[in-house]
Amino acid sequence: MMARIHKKLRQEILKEKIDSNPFLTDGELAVLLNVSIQTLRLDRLELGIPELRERTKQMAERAQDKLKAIASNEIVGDLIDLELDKQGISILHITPEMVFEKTQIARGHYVFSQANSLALAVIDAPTALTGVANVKYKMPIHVGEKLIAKAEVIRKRGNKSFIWVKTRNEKQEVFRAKFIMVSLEP
Amino acid sequence: MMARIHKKLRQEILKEKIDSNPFLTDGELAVLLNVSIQTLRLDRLELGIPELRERTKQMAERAQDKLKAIASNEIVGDLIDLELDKQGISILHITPEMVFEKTQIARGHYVFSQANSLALAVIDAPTALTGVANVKYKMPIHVGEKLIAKAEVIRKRGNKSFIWVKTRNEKQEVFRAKFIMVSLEP
DNA sequence: ACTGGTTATAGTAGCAACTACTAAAAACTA
DNA sequence: TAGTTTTTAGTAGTTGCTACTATAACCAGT
Repeated sequence: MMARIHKKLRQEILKEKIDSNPFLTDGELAVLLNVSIQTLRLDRLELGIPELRERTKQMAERAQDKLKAIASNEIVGDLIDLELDKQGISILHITPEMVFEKTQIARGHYVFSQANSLALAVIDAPTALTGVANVKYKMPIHVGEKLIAKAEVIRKRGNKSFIWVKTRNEKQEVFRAKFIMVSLEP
Repeated sequence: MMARIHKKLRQEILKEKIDSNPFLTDGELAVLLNVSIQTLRLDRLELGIPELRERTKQMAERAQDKLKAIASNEIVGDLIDLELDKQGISILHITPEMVFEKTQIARGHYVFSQANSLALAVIDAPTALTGVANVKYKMPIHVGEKLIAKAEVIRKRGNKSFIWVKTRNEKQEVFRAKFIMVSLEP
């Protein structure tokens, strides 16, 4: 008989295998771990790992949701109030994907994106673009914080709109931006 | 007998149904379309639509790849040259996800993100953050363009770095940014 | 050395969601 | 009315399982 490794260790390896390639059948896994298919299924049962088809389905569903969430980034943040050509408010929740791993501080471009998207949303032009942006980051923003961005249209002149955006977390102002948006319409 | 719709039309509907919910079995689809399961399978065969399990698997695989691509967004754009504390160059390819559907013009925050990420990469500080950014969009950027961003460290003073980023497509300068990056280190 | 408990393997029945195939009924069409 | 297309019925076989029963192997303690 081959040297048999302990159940516990084997189950650890099983977890890793499935993690690195979730598309392996019980049969394939059994060969990899050098056990019978029954043993393998027992292991899977004990670890609460669903069968291949169920795993595949879960992956498909979850990934779809995630992609949908990302695709809905038309406006970064949730628009919760909007008066066209006047003002608008959006909320952005800082998730772990948005921060630097080391410091857990938000990458600047997410905060910018929220403000920029909001600035674009408040002006009532189908073909507007950002022309100029002056931004200031006042405080580091941490994971878990909820950022509330408030945009105000200050002035309109020809095809240009001047917009201020102020972003705060629960406590204070953390970011500030001034945009000049340009409408390209004929 | 129930009013039977034409094969062609039915197959169109079938496509739509599967598109809107790929997790329907042949049995469920047959009921929805009011035909026998054999007919439904014939239709699926003619349309080259794989069975539920195969569809699920394909979705899982593709979505996984897509998510992986998105997760590697640590630096937006590909860093192709870097001299710490001096200069750096990155390239960003404008994909259909990055543009406004209507105009096919790039959303401003992607261009900003490329420049901002690059500015961060060139300064040799593990805990640097964006302090101030002044940016100017000079030309509309279209889908398919390759943006080459070039960052230069202009000055360092205390924990502050002053960085210029100029972004051009194949023909001309399309974007320009001035960043003040702040290092938080003790 | 024997007993008991854990661990591993073998094997059967059954299921879902199919493919692949044959055959016949129904509907439409020239 | 004959011929063709479309639809339905039914059978056999496949994959990747679950659920269950039964037996074998191993390991440890007394």
